[in-house]
Amino acid sequence: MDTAETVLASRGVRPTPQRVVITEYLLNTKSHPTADQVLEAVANALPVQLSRATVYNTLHTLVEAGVIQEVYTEPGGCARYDANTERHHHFVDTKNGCIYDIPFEAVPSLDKSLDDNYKVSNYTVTFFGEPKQGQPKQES
Amino acid sequence: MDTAETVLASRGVRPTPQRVVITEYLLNTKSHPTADQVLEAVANALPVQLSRATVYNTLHTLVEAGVIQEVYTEPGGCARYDANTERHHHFVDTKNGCIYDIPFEAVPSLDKSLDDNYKVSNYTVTFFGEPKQGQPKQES
DNA sequence: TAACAATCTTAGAGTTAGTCTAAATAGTGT
DNA sequence: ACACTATTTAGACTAACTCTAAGATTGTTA
Repeated sequence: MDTAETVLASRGVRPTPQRVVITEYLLNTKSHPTADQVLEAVANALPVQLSRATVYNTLHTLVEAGVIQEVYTEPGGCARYDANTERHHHFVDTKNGCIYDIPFEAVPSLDKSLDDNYKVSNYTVTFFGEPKQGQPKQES
Repeated sequence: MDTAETVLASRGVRPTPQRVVITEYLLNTKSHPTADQVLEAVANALPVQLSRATVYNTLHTLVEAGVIQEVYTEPGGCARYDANTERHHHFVDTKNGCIYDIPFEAVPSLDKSLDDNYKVSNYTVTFFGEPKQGQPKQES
């Protein structure tokens, strides 16, 4: 079991107290928190004030180091952060706006479909519609 | 050839001068302008001041009436508006942010790929990468 | 281990892309 | 013409960041 310190050190990120608590929080939640949610959740785990700027700095550092992923679910919405760094697509429930993660493998590969004219390095698919019965409830 | 007035009238949207010039601009560009670009492009085609609020009101009205589409290309980026309301996908040039329309048929159908768990009514694919040689230059 | 440079954090100001509000104006039906 | 609704406007407001300048902390070198 990797501690936040270990993870940070192994990626060459100096494990300051602020970075450690933020990383710990992200490694231990399955939700996709916003920057503000991270700030709120983590603020009183530190003996000092935690600044908004530090939260953003740290999140960007962690993204660059590959520890977390920045995810946009709602179009036009704010960034969410996810310690699960696997590629995935999204399904938007048009009735209520809920968003479900779709595993990357659930969708046939489109890597080659524009080969004639474009060099594709990445792509994302957003589906719209309604879940059928029995979909697992998932935090957005 | 449909004029902006005709299009608006046929969708039950009262063709005010502000709406007409905005619609004209969008029907005649292949670019995917932001709200601010619409404002800048259209402002001096009117004898009166054009307010930012009116631009947003009009864009929302046009989206609801099905005259244009709201498109989000860059994750976390701002809304862009597209008078091409045919189903299509987008390719984002990661070097310069230019956006190209990808015909719907250029991508294999994904309508059935989530059939087990979801009723999919629509989907869009956004590709990221670089165009190969000889792509037609297109405004972003 | 003292000096100093580099890195990190902070509060708060600034920016962007909108949304909201209240008042003025324009258009519609009778 | 009169009441009523729809539309537009300027500008205040908001959310989600981003930037800045100063101070704190840490690491490095002598």
